[in-house]
Amino acid sequence: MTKGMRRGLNIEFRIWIYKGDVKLLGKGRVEILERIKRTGSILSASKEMKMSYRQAWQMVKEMNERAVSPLVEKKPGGKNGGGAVLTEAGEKAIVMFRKLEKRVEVFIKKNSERMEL
Amino acid sequence: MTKGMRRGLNIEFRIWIYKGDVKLLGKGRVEILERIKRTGSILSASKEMKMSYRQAWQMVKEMNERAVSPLVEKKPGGKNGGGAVLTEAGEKAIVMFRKLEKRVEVFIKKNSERMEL
DNA sequence: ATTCGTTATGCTTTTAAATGAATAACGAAA
DNA sequence: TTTCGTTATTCATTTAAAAGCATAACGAAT
Repeated sequence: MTKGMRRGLNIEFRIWIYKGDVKLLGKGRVEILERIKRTGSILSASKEMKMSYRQAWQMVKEMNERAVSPLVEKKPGGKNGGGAVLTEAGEKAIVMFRKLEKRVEVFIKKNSERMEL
Repeated sequence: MTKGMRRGLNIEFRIWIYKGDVKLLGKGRVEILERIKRTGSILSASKEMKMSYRQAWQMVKEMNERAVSPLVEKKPGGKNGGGAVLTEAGEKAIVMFRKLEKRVEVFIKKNSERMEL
């Protein structure tokens, strides 16, 4: 929203990945995945995003339930309180989403130049 | 959400047209425009969409304020209670939005085949 | 066995958005 | 000048989502 803004119109967009008619992934959830990957815990991820742990945890739970195989491996207990790490499926999910998102961004940019209202 | 659904993943998306950092148009607002065009009034449009007249009216007001020139011409009073009609800018807005939306849809479809998780 | 930071979960509270209801203003047509 | 269905606007209510809070469960390391 702040970068590459010139006069005239600009397009924002969002994509969601569905499986049948249940939502698997969106921007917010992918961001959670990315932060879990980097920080090693749902709690840290949620704090970074200023999102309640409650919700982040719920989202992870949902993602895991809905995907064919879990995206996040959660570890309660343990030395420093366990934590959470991405599964291979989780890693793939991020890549897939970001790749498509980037492509769409470029496409839209290309197709919305010299638009005016 | 109900058409063309096969197994595997499918992508949903939404686009918004911004002018600087204020939102001008989204799917919902375009739909209002289309229904105003067809029915001739904000009230009818809102009823069709099961949306409160309050909100539909507010959205039209906002669109008109934010666009360079108004998208809807509103007519209080008059024989059968006036009504509302699209301006030329309003007509153009619909076309522009739907055209881009369609292109993006096709693009995404093409770029999300054989995606899996 | 104790510790410690995380996951896990229920319950209440806040917040934001949409709705609903009520009423005034409008103005062309009859 | 009366009528009628719309636009215009205020205010209270409902609703849904997110946040906040409190507490249990967990389990590797010490």
